[in-house]
Amino acid sequence: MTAGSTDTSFDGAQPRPRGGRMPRRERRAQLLESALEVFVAQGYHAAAMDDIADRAGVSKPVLYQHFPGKLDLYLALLDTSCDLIIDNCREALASTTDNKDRVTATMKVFYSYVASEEGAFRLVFESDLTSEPDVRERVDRVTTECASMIADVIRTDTGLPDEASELLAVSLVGMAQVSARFWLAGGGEIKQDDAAALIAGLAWRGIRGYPMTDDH
Amino acid sequence: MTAGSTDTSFDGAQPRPRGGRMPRRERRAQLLESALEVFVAQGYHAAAMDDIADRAGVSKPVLYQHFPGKLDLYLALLDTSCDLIIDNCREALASTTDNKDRVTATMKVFYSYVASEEGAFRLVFESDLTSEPDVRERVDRVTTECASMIADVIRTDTGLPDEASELLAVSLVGMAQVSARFWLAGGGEIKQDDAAALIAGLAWRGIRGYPMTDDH
DNA sequence: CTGCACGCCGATCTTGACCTCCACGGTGGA
DNA sequence: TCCACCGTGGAGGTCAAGATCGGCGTGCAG
Repeated sequence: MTAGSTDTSFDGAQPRPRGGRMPRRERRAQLLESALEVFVAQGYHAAAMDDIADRAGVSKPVLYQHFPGKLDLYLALLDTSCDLIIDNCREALASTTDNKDRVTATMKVFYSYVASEEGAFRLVFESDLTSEPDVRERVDRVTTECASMIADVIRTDTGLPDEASELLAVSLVGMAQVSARFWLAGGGEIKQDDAAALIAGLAWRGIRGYPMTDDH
Repeated sequence: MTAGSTDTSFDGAQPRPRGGRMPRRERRAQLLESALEVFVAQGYHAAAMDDIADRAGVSKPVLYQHFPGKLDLYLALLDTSCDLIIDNCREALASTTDNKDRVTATMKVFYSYVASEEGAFRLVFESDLTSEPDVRERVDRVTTECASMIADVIRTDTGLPDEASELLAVSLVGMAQVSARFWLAGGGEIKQDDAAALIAGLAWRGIRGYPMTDDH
């Protein structure tokens, strides 16, 4: 039992060369990148600060010279990821005025986000720190904000009550989230754009038939 | 700072009277019930074995005389909850041959499950132990199994390829999961049956338009 | 050449949670 | 009424992981 990190039978990522020193700003960026990789691969609890430090090729004190604690580090990454998907969703909704295209564009955005190399979406959709209120608030905010923006469109174009519009919008977001995650886990039997288009079709067929649809 | 249990500013559940002894089978059931309450309220990591024992009105050794460890206890509860929703889903799908009714019945089942007093759905949909493979496997299995049963219906009635059917089915499951959770968090502004019916309508409108629908 | 500042590392402390050992009290039989 | 028995309870061990302190090497100003 030497200094070997937790033998999780994973350890697919060997540490960096542990070479020389580095400007402070650059080191911080590298630490963030390493932390993201470790958190994504192992989750919050299973990820040890030692793992992150090793992954970055530095020792633990250096990590604590850049971030006050584990939670702060996690929240920094989580905020980045949450802001990214919310902004992308907003842009997709604003990219057109045709609702069918809106659905398609938004669905594509979700699939792109989930398929992005870094896997940052796991921090949001598969977080294992939901008992922490700070985390819970941010995770919920992703679904809530996205749904709220979608609900505005639904309410405007259908005249449905607020609560119903919100619930429908949350359903569409849930459809995107869950299907995209399982599409990714499935191993790419369907091309990303085809999958997004398929689910966008499902969503659009579902939502278009509601009262006062004057889209054409 | 005496022996007070973790001051989580929660502690909404006072322990049981700590009274006399009890038949073994009954004690076990009570321990499971107490453990479920604590896990649901605090999550796996934040829940301490002391909390569960206190909640049941017994001391820690008794808890260990009934369950080998914390993880086993959690998995027992998780299995019960997973089996329940999968079985309910299967029954709902088999309850009729009309696909529109199938969608409605299945959606109602999801909402009933989420709305059930015990809150056991949190073990499945909001678990904070997804880094554990045993847990991950069970949680994923809920979505996968439900989706698989739904996909059979879709494939049979539409002639879509397997992968597309699975993805569509997963989308419907995700819609149900996420919308039901946020409906519950919303605080009952919409009645349960109305919410389920609304989302069932969305799902049915979405899915009914696919090729080779010979339902009438 | 020498002193200094800076970033880095090995080794350590502490906390907290899971998991067992010595005393107590109620129960059935002689 | 006395005694053996068994389940209960509080106090403690162990260990992993987050968080930290004295020393080292390098490069530069004087």
